[in-house]
Amino acid sequence: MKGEPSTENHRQKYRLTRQRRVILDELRKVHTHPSADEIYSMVRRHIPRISLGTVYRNLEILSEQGKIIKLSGGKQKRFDGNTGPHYHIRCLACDKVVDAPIDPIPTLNLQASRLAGFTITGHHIEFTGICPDCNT
Amino acid sequence: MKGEPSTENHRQKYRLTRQRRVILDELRKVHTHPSADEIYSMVRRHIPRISLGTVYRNLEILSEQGKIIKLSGGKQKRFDGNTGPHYHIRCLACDKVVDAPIDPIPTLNLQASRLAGFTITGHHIEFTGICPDCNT
DNA sequence: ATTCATGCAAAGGGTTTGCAGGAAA
DNA sequence: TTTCCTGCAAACCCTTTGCATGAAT
Repeated sequence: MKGEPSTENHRQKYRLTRQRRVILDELRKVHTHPSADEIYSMVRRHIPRISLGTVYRNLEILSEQGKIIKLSGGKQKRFDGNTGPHYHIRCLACDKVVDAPIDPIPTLNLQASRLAGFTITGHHIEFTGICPDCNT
Repeated sequence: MKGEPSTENHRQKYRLTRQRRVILDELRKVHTHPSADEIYSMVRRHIPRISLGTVYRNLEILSEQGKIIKLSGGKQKRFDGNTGPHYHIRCLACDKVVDAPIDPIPTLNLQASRLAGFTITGHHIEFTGICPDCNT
């Protein structure tokens, strides 16, 4: 995961393969924040011979390109095709992730950078709770 | 077949072993949000024959008891002996975690629960950025 | 033709677990 | 004595990677 340091036009680094395109398409049409193996299943309906390694490699590349978001909450990573600013709620019982119904708070980054010494590039809020399905 | 008085105190479930006590003590005296293997090193200075498995088991129990917080950001989990409400900043370059210098926002949980259907139990904010050490 | 990506399978690495002996209560 | 805990090591599981082949440009 290295950047391109030069000022010239960077060579084309990424190709648009069928595998990469289908992975991105599938991710964009669901709102379920699937894990890599769930994406593997989804994509295999279109490309039965795709390998799990290819799925992982493409998820890495797509998130490097900023086309998807990688969520590192539980034991498996989850992925989100919605790259607009928004927050999440995670169910403590079943690990499901849904979008949180609150507006982004753009002022937070500035506040955090004030005395931290860090260069702040972003933030994410994750709520925890119990989802309707688990809330028997 | 002695009767079990249903109103009695439930049996003691957790013992205070030396290993558990030292792990908690070590975690409370640093502000570095160490990973399990870092805690393993810290604790081995006091209990050289402790095993890494014991460290993992106790970290799990302590976080179940609410005595420590488990942070699930990067590829390794990190642990925090400060259970008061506060947020974190994570360095994208070295994965270091420090406390964020902003006040907790207690109203967030209510906002999030309004139309989510979830029972919201808490939230956490993680800022991302580059720490002073990595910001050469 | 060049260079990047794929499929397959094996390796990696953090975390969990089975077991027999040990120690809190 | 009872029940929980420990150390050790193996198992687990998600993820990454090496290699030869295949495909995008």
